[in-house]
Amino acid sequence: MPDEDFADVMRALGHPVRLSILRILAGQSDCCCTDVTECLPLAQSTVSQHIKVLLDAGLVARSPRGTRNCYSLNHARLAALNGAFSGLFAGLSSTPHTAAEPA
Amino acid sequence: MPDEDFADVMRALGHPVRLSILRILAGQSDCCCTDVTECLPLAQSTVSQHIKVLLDAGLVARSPRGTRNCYSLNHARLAALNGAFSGLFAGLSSTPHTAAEPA
DNA sequence: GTCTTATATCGGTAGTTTACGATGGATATG
DNA sequence: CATATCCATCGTAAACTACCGATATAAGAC
Repeated sequence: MPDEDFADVMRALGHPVRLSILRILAGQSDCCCTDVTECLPLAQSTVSQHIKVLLDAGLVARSPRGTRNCYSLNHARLAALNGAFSGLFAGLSSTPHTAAEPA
Repeated sequence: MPDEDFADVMRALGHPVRLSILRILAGQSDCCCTDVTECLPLAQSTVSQHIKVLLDAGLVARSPRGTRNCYSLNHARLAALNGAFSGLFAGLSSTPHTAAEPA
């Protein structure tokens, strides 16, 4: 994953409300925007915008169902992100070309 | 780690330049602000501000050495973050719809 | 004491984010 | 058709972010 994309996803995760939304979506299966809004002290338009950020980052998926839109976690994307995250840390931890810190 | 703190760290990671700075610090041992600036197409003041963001997030540490400040990765913090990250995904994955909630 | 180097911080500008209420376009239901 | 629900989007204001040049401070060097 390119740094730009990775940074975009990090920024999408960089707001407590969006973390809450992810947990709400993980806990309920057929979850629409109104359902999420009822769990949060925010206006519907604000929640809709937060969901859009998560959509743009690819972290959640939308499936229109009748008059409402159901949202769900994109588990494949989450797994890929977890891998990219581990990869970043691996890159930061190795790179022993400086031969570690000798006292 | 509280959501607020976690979100702060995510936001600190949410800029390509700061990812670059982390990699630069991983690759050089006694690395001061000027060293980092020479690796990037940015003004010294800008780099200093990015480093401050990483400092505030606890991702890097500062050690004054003579007339310069040497920066290094905070590996303990990175490990803790990696744990928090895995924990988040565990929480998101392990609640498909197991109905652990009382109605 | 003076000069140099290193760097944090100030001041400013431009762009982005967050939040809200209001609106309009869907999709049912009566 | 009329009505209600759902929800993305618009318009807006406040707050934040990114970047720069300029500056002030602090530590060494001379």
